[in-house]
Amino acid sequence: MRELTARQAEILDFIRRHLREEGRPPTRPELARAFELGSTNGVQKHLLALATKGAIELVPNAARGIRLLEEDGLPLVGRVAAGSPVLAIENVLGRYPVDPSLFNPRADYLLQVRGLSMRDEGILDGDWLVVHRTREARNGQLVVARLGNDVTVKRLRLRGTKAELIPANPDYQTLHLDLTRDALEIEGIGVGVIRNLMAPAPSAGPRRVHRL
Amino acid sequence: MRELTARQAEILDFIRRHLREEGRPPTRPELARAFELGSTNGVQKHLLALATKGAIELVPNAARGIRLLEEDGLPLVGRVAAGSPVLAIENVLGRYPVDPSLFNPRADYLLQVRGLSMRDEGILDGDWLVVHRTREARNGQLVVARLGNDVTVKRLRLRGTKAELIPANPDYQTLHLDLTRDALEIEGIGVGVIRNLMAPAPSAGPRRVHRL
DNA sequence: GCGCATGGTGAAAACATTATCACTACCCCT
DNA sequence: AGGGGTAGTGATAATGTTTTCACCATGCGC
Repeated sequence: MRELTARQAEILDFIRRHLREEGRPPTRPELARAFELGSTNGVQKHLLALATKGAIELVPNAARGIRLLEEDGLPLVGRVAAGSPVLAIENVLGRYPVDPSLFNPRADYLLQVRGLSMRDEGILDGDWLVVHRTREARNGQLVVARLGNDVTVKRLRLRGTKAELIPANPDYQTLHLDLTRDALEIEGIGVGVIRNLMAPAPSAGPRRVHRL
Repeated sequence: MRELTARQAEILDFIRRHLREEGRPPTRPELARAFELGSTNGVQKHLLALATKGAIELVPNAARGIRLLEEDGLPLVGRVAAGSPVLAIENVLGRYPVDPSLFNPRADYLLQVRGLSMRDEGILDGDWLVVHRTREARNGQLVVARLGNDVTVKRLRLRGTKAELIPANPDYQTLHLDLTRDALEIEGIGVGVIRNLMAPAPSAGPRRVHRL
């Protein structure tokens, strides 16, 4: 999908909103009114531009025949390949119909959690961590952090120039960072957890986490 | 919403499907074709019936002006009042946009979990248990069970005529039932868990579950 | 046997909507 | 200086869609 102009993005946004609030796409006259255009042809041109750029599909001879071509659902990110951006295509296992507005701040993607480092906060192997994408995190938040080539989920503690990444499992080590020397790259903050109880855990058998 | 006839339910279902698959409501001719009716007026009558029964709203003079009036989202059930059905209105805290098809079998409602009886399976106080409504459960499944006037979440173990409801926390007791004498009423099985990390736990403070 | 809701056909008028033509203007790039 | 994408107005033909008319048939309760 080629880059949209500011005007085109405005119009696409209006179509999205109309669809959500009215339950049907807008007509060309409705769009013209909304943008105070005197001619429906101005709208038609924009729609054709949006269609050739792949943002929408125009159904011929059908009233309100505007279809959004956006991928829906949030991407589920699996193991993050070394050095690649979290949302790189090779890391995305699929898209799932999770409503971003169910969480606060808004959910941007899902991260499949590996290991039991957050077990005592009820985040288990295979769980989906719901992540809000941001570069900044506050003291005490659950963060998705990049350490070298790896991505980990831990709780963040900030004390002046020092930072700690604290697991919720005594079997795992707290990571101590000196922000004057080490780079702490935040990929996002955890805003929720989703677990599918009937999907078998990736390892094997029913996932029963017995206390040791 | 008054009861629908079989024919009306069929048509409502088609509208739902058309909306999901095409992204816009059907027109009357489209409905007539789908049901092999020779006249759009047959459709119009059905739509008027659906509208007076409160299933849809008809927007006058608008192409495809059919709006579904169904409540969307799954109901979140809070504390279950003694003796009342789980989904009774007084137990429902609200509706949330959770896609039922994200879970398997299909999700029917959300149950706000109280207490830490399933802590070691990563189900914490305040978590939403995603429940599939059924009266039958198999050995080993996580069940929502009614015991007298209370509703609890436990893992079910069936051994012949005996049944056990097993918590995942050594501080709680396993319930032993004799199916020849005690009634075991299953309200549903747990198919998923959803946790909102940024909503403060109902009790107080950040929900950190320290091991004892 | 009557009224009433349901489930239809057939047709036509009125209106909503799409599609296309001609023309203008601005900006950016080569 | 010219070509191409963007952003418009104005108008009209063709088609899609809603709405309403008249009429018929069945099943149900009373």
